[in-house]
Amino acid sequence: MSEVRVLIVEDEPIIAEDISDFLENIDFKSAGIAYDSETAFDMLLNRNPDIALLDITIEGSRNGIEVAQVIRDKYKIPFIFLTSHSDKETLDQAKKTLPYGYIVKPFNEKDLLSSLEMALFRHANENNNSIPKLEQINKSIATPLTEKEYVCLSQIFEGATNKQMAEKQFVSINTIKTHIKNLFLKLDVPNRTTAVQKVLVL
Amino acid sequence: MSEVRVLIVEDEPIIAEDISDFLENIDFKSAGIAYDSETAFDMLLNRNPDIALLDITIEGSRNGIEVAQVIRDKYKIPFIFLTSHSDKETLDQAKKTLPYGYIVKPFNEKDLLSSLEMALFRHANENNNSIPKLEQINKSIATPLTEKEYVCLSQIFEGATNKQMAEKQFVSINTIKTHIKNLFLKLDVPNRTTAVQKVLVL
DNA sequence: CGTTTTTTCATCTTTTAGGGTGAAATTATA
DNA sequence: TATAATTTCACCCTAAAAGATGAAAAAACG
Repeated sequence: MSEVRVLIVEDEPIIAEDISDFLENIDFKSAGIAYDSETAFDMLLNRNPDIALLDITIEGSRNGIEVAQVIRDKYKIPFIFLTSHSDKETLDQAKKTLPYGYIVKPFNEKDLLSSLEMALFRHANENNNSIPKLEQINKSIATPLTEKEYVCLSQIFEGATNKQMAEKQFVSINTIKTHIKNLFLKLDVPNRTTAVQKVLVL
Repeated sequence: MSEVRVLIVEDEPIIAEDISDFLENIDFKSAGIAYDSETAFDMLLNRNPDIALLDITIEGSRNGIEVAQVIRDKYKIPFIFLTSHSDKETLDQAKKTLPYGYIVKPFNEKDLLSSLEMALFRHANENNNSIPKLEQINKSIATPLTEKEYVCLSQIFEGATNKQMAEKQFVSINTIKTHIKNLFLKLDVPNRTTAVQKVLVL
């Protein structure tokens, strides 16, 4: 059974530990606790979390919001804000990051659980017909895909022909064919249909 | 075909036995009958059921709902409620556990079978990406697929070439091409890659 | 700055896919 | 038993995919 990896970004150790302990009891798994945004960025890069819990105000600044923006733009995982008594301006900025949920402190375990579930549900629904993330694919294969190979795979995913891919990427069809050839080698599949199948059941 | 293990949580022995007997006749397998929630938890832990049938009211209490919550949160297998004439409040609570289905007593074998199939199908779809049943596909398209067309689609799903399909089905490649041509028309797709994509996000 | 990886492209060949048309054999069913 | 639907097959053709080989730019990296 695949456990959900939760990244906790929270500068109050007591709260962070509490959450971490609770998560271990239900079948979530802590992907790490970050007490500042630098650590958060590092953990996002290296620990492959599935969802993040973000305190809006880390160490007095609004770093939680910065982390949220990076998550939304780059890591594309759902995130939930842990809010205490923030001012209106901070909350407005937080809203603009389109979070998957808010939990107001002090919160109970039931709130936390249902927020996590709802966020994961929403995220799963939004991404149900899309290709997994490059990092996710690369975790499952021997030789990692390059950026261009991943782009080709994504377009194969949408049923594009080599010609269409060449046009969209502004390169020759020969280039596309090379990428696809290497892609098939790395995925160890004979054709695009099985490539789609393989990546979908990753 | 791998047999599906069904856990029955039902405090009326007559009904429980009836269900158990019926399941043995179709290709399901009883993973045990629990007459109370304690036994249910024990069986969930030790008998690895694939799906559960839950009477909402076990021994006058609402233990069926508690069992459902644990299944959803911990065991993540699909479950179906067996309801009799429960009050609104109980039903509301049951709904909150997001069950995969309800069967209202008295129910016939056909209802039970179709509920089980539907629940297993939904769960399979949520967790991996195998090809849906023919009936499920036909509910979503204008002109229903024929048996042979569905067989071809299934093999396309596994990445087979027309040649391989012809060999497996002991027919000429021309026949396969005809089936696929009609398949594409009915699914309204231009090629096999998009066919896979379309059926997957049905 | 040199080395490695990635990205780019070409040319050639074989296989597979897909579209069009027609039609016979089989099966279901009214 | 007519009638309809399904399954079977044979041609035709063009487009697309895939495999093999080689190699030059471009970017990343130490």
